[in-house]
Amino acid sequence: MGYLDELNPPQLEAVTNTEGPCMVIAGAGSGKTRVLTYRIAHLIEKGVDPFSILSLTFTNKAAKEMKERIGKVIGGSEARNIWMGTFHSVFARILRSEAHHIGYPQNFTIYDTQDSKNLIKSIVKEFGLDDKLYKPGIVYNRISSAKNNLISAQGYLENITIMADDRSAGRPKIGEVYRAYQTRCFRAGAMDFDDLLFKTNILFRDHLEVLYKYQQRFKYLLVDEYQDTNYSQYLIVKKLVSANENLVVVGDDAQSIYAFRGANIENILNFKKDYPDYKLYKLEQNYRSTKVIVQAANSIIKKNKDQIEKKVWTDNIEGEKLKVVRTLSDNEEGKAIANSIYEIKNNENTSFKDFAILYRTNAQSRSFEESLRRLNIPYKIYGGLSFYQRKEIKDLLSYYRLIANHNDEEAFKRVINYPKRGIGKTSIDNLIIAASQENKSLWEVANSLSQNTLGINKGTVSKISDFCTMIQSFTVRLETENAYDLGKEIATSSGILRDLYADKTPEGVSRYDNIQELLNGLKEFTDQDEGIDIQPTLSDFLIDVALLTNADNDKEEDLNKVVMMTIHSAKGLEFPYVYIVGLEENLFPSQMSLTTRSDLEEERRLFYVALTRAEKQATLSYATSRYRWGSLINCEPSRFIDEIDPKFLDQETIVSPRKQASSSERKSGFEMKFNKPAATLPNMKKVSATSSSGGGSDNKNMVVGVNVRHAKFGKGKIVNIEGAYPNRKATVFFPNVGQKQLLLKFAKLEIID
DNA sequence: AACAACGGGCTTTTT
DNA sequence: GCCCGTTGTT
Repeated sequence: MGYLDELNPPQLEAVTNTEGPCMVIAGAGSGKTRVLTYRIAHLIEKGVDPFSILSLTFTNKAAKEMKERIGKVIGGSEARNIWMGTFHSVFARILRSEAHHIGYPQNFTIYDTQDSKNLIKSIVKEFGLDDKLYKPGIVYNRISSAKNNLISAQGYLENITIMADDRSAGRPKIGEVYRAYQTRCFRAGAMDFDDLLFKTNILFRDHLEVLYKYQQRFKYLLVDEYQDTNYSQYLIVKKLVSANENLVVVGDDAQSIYAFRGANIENILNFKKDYPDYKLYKLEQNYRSTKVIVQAANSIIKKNKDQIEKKVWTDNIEGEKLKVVRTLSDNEEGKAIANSIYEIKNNENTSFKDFAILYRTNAQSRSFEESLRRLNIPYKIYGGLSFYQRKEIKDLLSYYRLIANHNDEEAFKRVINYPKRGIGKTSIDNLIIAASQENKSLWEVANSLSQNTLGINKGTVSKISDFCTMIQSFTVRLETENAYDLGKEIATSSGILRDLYADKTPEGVSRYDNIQELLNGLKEFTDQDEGIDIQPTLSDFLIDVALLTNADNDKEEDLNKVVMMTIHSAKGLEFPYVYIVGLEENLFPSQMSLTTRSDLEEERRLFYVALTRAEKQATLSYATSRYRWGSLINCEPSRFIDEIDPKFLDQETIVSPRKQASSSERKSGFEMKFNKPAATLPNMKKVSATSSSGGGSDNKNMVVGVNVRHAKFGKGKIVNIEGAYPNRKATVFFPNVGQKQLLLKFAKLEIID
């Protein structure tokens, strides 16, 4: 067991104490994955059957990588049999084989967020509710957080607090929409993401024999990223381990960044209540980053009140200080970062994959894309619209879904007239009305049209009937035929391939290619388990695909590129050079988070996660103006820059050229470097006391005509004041930079006589 | 029933 | 600035 020599004392403890409940609090970069993989390897070395180990991870990618690493320690064939995956994918599989217990078809559909929102939208319409008020996204979030707390539609309607909240928000009918939504999902044989966990809970609650079966099977349970689990997940875990309590949870409260989708930090804090004789291990030595990065990150996170005490430290070298880059616009920010990457790449022995640009929102990628392309730097954007959410892909998958599950309403609506087969909106509307009157699925209505044509004209009736016949003919072959062969034939017979092939615009060609790529993926999926007697079917593929994210399929040509992604998707990754960009108030921290302390603390943890991705060097950047919703707005540097202990910040700041150069700057994209005088450093504490208190420079003396000084813009004169406290806004003319609009509560203006 | 033109809303973050 | 959905036109 030579692998045990590679562990430090607390890691070793966490790996070898395999029996009973245990919690590992693992600081950023402290070898958490190593502990998990070695613990599993150790279990198997000790003779535990891989079949009885269940390991729950946060992403499919993490599961895949961990499996590979375990394979390297103990040999691949044993590692294959471990159940490892996300909560969603593991319990989707279990639900598939147990679906009959809770009245669902085995081939139930998994609705993605888009499907769910579409369904909510039609229900809101049918109820005659105001769709400005009942926006699908808002309703979806309400339903989602109810489900994550195991509140059913009935429970929702009976919950006084929730109903009062909805009423005061002017949306008293959400509970009714929730109930209709559940009914419709059930009728369609569909579960949304949250249902996969919710229904698992129902299954385990109402069918103890099923619960016992899985308790027997999974003798050892491991949960990664425990800080990001919600109540629903917590309860599944608790039920599963109650027989033998061989549970290890690994997490870091400082990296909890998913409270917005129901993650419950209490799960970590309450662990000792559920398992009083648990063992606790703290991994505090960071192996990833320089001292500067570790200590700078510590200096930020200590501003949070809610946290478990720990002391992350490192033996690594001191390292370079954090660079701060200020630019005049989002485009300049793109150029500055691209130039910096270009320079480092030329001067140091690095490759493109050593650089990551991390941002708060996906929409920020554009300016970096343009600048990197101009310098011929290869890059890859993660996130945004996932491959599986593209229109053409969803269209083809909808055929697969409908073939596997005729009642899938969203899939039906999507493909009944795609490609165009002359079934128009009025006919479809008639089907929908009939379905809701007779409490049937769209398929059931469409498939029995010959008896009652609902006023649809004869030609259209026969077209609908042809469509049903085609779907039916594929269904028959679903369980017997090779998934790839069948899938390819569907793409052809449905007319999708022909339709896309006919489109010779660049977008059309790319859509055609995407379909081919999906088919390649299907081929790979079909061949993966060759030699094993169970042949994967198209419905198996659907489950996989529904829960796959774009981060899960890296292609070889993407391996050496600069990486761009949101901080959320960067969790668990590491890069030698990290650029955290768009560090501006209202962007990062997001303006949605500014109302409550706990939301702001989550943003701060997000910043902590971002910074701790860096191994060698971290660069922070912000722009003083950027385009948002199509118009130019002024931005203030993020409070998070101020919060870093200034001794970790580089005095040198890169600034883009001033506005006057705008005609020539487009071509050259040059940057100037200079040493900023200390008095105007963004991290100066002297004038920044306002950032958290909110009182700030918003005082009565700020009136038109007063001369002021701004930390970045220098001297200026107030030319206008508008708005009411606390959102009073000043228009200030700065001789050096021109006219600026500033919110007084953020601007830190200083009056000069 | 199919297509082109216009307008509104949007930005958190993801399984 | 962009994407989506709705409206109006043939």
